[in-house]
Amino acid sequence: MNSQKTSKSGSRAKILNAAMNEFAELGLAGARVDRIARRAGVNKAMIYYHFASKEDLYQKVIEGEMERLIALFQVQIEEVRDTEELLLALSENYYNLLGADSKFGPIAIREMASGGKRLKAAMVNLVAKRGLSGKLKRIIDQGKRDGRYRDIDSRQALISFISMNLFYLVMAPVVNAIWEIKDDKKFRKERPQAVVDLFMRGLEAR
Amino acid sequence: MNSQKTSKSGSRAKILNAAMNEFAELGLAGARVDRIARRAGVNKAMIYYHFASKEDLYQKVIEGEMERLIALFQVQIEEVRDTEELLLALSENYYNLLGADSKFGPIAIREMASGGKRLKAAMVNLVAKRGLSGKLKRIIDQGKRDGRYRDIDSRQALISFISMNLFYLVMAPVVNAIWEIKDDKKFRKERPQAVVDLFMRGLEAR
DNA sequence: ACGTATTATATAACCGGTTAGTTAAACTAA
DNA sequence: TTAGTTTAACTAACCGGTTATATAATACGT
Repeated sequence: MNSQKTSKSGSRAKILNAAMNEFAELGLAGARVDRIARRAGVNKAMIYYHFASKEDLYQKVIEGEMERLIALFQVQIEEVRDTEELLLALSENYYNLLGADSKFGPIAIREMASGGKRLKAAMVNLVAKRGLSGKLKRIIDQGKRDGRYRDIDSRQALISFISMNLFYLVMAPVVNAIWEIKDDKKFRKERPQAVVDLFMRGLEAR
Repeated sequence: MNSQKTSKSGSRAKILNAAMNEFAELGLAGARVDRIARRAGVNKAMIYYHFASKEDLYQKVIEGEMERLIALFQVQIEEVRDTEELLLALSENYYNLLGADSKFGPIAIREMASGGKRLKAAMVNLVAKRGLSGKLKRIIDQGKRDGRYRDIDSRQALISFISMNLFYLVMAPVVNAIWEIKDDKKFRKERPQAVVDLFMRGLEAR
């Protein structure tokens, strides 16, 4: 399916990279094609040589990054191990892959604000069909059957877990200001453990 | 401070309302002043009569809605009652005020993606200085001292609580697709209880 | 009450910079 | 040659903001 990923001088890759930065900073509507060209060190016409339109370029950026991230999570999730350890590894992955200087974070967030159609399409293909989402759910359901976990809706629980991980990444600036979190580096580093801790305790039967 | 909120024919209010819809759907960069005017049923120059610029209009929309929402939450949070009951009421408020057809949700999300400077400024004034954020933290800290709650970082816990409530509102379309949630109305209605349940259990000492 | 000045509200037409997208010609390596 | 790349110059539409002008409401001196 994906054919021409490399042009002779790598201009396509340079464009994709510059575009990701531009879209991350300014969104689809705020991004300027001329500026993407300048950032890529490429003539603007090159963008229309490699991509059909600004919108097309935008979609290609999303697809590419999504594929990359999901592949990374898949590696994590497929290693069999203790549940708590797995959750902690996933939680830390969220922060490593989407925190701070991630370019994809802002893009994904804006997509959500616009209804999330593009992300949804990519997600359903990449996540659901690879069984990524199911695997976590099965772990929780198994724990329920074993009597280790309470009888809760495992989808609600899973969404709570993902929420706790991702939301702070998004809200960090506001949250830090409100609760006067000065050393957010430390706070961020402690967060995966805090999340897994609260989650596991909330899940477990007494 | 707030003077001229009503023009005789209400054109200012009509503009603010139309602008909120436009900004919610398309963001600041994607919004078109001409279209806001058309949606408000008003001549474009009227927008520049009431507001200094598109950017100024955007800020006024945010400030107005923020004030409204925070006032509503303050009423909730100041009623003294059982902690679990309070959390449940807050959780339900999130869904009522920011779910589904809320226009402010998408605006706030996009703000976050752009660094959150505008929201941060408004938040710090409206939330922190009214002591809203502190009140919840104090409740948890008190519980810790009483030995009812575990010795956890109350800020981490609070952020987790807010995360669980707000994130699904944002991610609903994608999440529903991945976990094949067909009746998201029901799922959404059950969410506050699921969130409070997981949170309280995760908090409590054994 | 009355005429008039002042202010608030409203509109149509316009302006100039910006922006996505195009074109035609040129370069380059096999 | 020739197919894939690259460029400068171009264009048509768009868009935030302005201007000139008109009308309705209010204030005010008499």
